[in-house]
Amino acid sequence: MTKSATPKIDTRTRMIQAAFDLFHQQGVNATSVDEILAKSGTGKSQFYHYFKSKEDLVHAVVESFGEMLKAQKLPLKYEIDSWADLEEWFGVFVNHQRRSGCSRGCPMATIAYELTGDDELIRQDINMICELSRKPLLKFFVTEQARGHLVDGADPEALTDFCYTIMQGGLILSKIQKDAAGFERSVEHAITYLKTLRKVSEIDR
Amino acid sequence: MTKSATPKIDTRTRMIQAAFDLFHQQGVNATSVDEILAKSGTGKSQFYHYFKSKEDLVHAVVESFGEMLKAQKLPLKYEIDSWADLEEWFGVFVNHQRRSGCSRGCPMATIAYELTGDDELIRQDINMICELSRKPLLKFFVTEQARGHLVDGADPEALTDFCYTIMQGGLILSKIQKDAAGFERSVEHAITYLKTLRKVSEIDR
DNA sequence: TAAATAATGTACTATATGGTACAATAAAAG
DNA sequence: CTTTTATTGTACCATATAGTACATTATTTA
Repeated sequence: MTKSATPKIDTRTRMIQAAFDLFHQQGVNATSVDEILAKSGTGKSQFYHYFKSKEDLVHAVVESFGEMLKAQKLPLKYEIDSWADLEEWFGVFVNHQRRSGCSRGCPMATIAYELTGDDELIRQDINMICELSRKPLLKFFVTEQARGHLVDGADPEALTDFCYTIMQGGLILSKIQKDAAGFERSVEHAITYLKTLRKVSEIDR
Repeated sequence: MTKSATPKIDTRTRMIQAAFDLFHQQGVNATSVDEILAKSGTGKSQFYHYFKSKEDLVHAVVESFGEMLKAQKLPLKYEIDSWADLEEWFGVFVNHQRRSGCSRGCPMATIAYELTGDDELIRQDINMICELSRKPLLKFFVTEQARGHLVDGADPEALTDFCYTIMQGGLILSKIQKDAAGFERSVEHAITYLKTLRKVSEIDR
């Protein structure tokens, strides 16, 4: 009976996925619910069955992104156990921009830039996502510090901020420039700097 | 006719200013032309007298921002002649975020995130603005290099990218976090790093 | 099986929005 | 002074869009 070959994705999820893509591509306000319905192959009654409004859907999209992050379903570097891993964490973003023609930025930043000014709830949601994304970085720097691999006075939080800032800035820069070269150069400098924060005894690790 | 004597700002400019503010605050697509008219105290016939469409207005807003930059009418650091000036260049952004409650990000990035994916013309406009903004940075690093004040192999372009990336990333980060602390910490790291790129003989300058 | 609940299809509505038509007035040019 | 040209006011239109109403068909549950 059930076509296990085609596990039917439930309607709600399909709508969220379609919305996510469209939001990421053209923004929230430029995306109509009809467009989302067309892309997800669903109808209006289903939409308002699962979501009480478009705003509610935006919330669901952000929440869903958080779940994806937690479940490590997104093509990101989740485990940073070495400085090489840290480089790879950056590299994933740079390569993604390159492969995708730099036409998009961070999906959450897209929503943040559009809605965060007026909608404090969405801002908090996205801030949560932001913290989730920072977790692997923070964990790495905390661990390195605990192992005595960082120079004295290094603050894991601040280092995490630094990495995240470079990543976010690089995404928007490469989108504006339609070229990931500047992003990559920034990352190279960031990495160079971060490596200077290792304890001397760790440099050859 | 000379405008400098006339205190009355002309209609077109008022519309552009109102649009700029609203776009910056709530985005382009969330701003209706009626809203712009209300804020600028103008009428619809005037709008379509000066602009052929809303899209045309967006273009004018970006262009106007470029003119403001060139005329140094915006509260930014335009002349970077020392490392202290470079710190101030960052500081202006951090302080602005702090004072404004971090409710907004970069006005051009706001437009970029909304429209750049679909509208290549706007992307190019904003990319121009981006280059204008980078000019003081680039000039500084080029000059420093020419004076032999930078370590060998330092690339002014790459350093400019690095600074600009931190600035853009910091703006979005502080907007999402509604707090400029992370932005500031990132900037501190960036400055620390940049100073390591001075020739040893210049460090006490 | 029967009742209740979830899910979906079709048609519709109210309104906001970008844009127009066109006349009227102010200003410049000749 | 007269004729253009630039500017502004009022009224309007077509359409896109978020959201409803309501009937119908699955799917559970009792």
